[in-house]
Amino acid sequence: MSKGLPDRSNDFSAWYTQVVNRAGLADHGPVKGTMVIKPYGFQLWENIKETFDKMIKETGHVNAYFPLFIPKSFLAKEAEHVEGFAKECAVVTHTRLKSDPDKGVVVDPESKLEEEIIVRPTSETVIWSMYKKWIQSYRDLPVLINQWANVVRWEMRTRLFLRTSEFLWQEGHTAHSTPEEAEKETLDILELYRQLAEDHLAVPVYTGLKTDSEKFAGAERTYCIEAMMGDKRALQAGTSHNLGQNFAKAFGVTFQTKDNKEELVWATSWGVSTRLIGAVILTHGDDKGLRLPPRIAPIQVVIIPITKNEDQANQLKTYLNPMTEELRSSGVRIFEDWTNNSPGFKFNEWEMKGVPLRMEVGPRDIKEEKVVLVRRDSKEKLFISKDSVLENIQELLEDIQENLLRQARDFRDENTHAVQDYTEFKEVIKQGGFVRCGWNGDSKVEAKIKEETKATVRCIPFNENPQGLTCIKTGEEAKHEVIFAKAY
RNA sequence: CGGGGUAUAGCGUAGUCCGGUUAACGCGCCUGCUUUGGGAGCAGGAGAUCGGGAGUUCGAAUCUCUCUACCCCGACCA
Repeated sequence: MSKGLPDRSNDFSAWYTQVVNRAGLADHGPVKGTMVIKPYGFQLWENIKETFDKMIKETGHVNAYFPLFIPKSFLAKEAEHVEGFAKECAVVTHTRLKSDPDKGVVVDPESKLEEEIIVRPTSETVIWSMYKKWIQSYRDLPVLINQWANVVRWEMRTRLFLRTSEFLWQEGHTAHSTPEEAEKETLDILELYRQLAEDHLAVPVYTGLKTDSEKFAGAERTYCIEAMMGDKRALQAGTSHNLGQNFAKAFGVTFQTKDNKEELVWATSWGVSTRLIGAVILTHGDDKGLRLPPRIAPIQVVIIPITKNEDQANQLKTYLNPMTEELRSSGVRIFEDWTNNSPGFKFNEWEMKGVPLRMEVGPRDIKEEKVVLVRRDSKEKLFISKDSVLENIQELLEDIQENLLRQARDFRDENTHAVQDYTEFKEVIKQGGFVRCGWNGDSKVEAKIKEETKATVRCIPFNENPQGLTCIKTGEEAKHEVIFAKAY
């Protein structure tokens, strides 16, 4: 194994793969496209999960759990939905194996199921089949349910965290009595996603509406958060869908209004997945590996003791103890690395793992009653008096969190361009980056641009201003100002 | 599904063309001693039926057939 990482600017993809591997985040599972999330990666997911779980509970949502298996017939009930997911479903056809003298085990043909079972690619259908039973009156609304679950989408080409055949996510499924309330819910959730991305993952996002060709299969409108990765490509980091009455219609979910009329229920669904971890890696990583935002980092401060012998080690422990006690009780996530590796090895190792702050303590520091703090984001080295360690660490963690967001935002803004014509458009897309420009609203034009440049409309941003803009491709008056980019 | 490729120790590879002792090397791993402020050193050690099956041969990692798995490129995608 070579010591350095592949050059980020040269081979971003190889760099990503190695960071995931060497930071100990995840590994490939035995079945193609599956992912084993290793403890360090899973702690990252748990921190993201806890953060968002708290946010949705504070806004009145509750968690529940629906089954992994869905009757095949359910998927056919919503025409667009089946169209969107049919090509990537894992299907259960049998329920038994039997031993075979030649092949070890074979599927027992006698156990063939009457109706095949689908492994959920998303849970709208099961959930709405249940909502039909649960919703009768306007008094039963709204239903604000979320679930943390795994889903399976049989993708052709996979990459750890960004696209795996099974992934973890949360999916919210809400039911409302009015279209206005459903729309508000869709947008409120999108705002929570923005906060999660920007305030916790330090990943700046554009918020906006998806075009028809990019929206969720079965939705009326899909809103999204879109981020720029370190190679200037776009990553869809979360989506929130206004499903209108489509699923209520498909599953016959109606309710009685106050004035005794029967109406179809209005629905939303929304999700973010383990892909967010991919977003963090691709946004903040550098040539030394991962850089984790302190708020979600499994370890916020790693302590590297430097000792020559056992006596010194004991002395060091005594010196460190009051500090680590104080840090722990203040909720700072610390880890002391007492392994026998050399300091240099440890520095590199923990930089790879993206720990925001490193604290070095050795004989020199004991003498001077100090510790050495080194920032992962800027490599800056600080000599801190032992009495003000907690205070300094808390401030530094805050500062690192902000700095990562600022750096990512600057990078995104520098690489978001306005262009004069289609030639320039193609040039920017080729170089990498976002293009903010006019579009006539025609999905055929969008498809043509995709064919010619591989760029797609990432979103119609909320703050669009199409006044005076012309369509980048046709020169007609622009219907929308949109963001184009090549996406993951 | 189309087109190309790979399979040798935990990982990365050499050896395969042109068959010939005990299958080699680096990293990692284990034991011991010495080390420790930017990827430590020395000594000893464990670990491989060369992807599976069949064939050719006195002899196969190496040649032939076959099966399987994985990787890369395209169409699909949170």
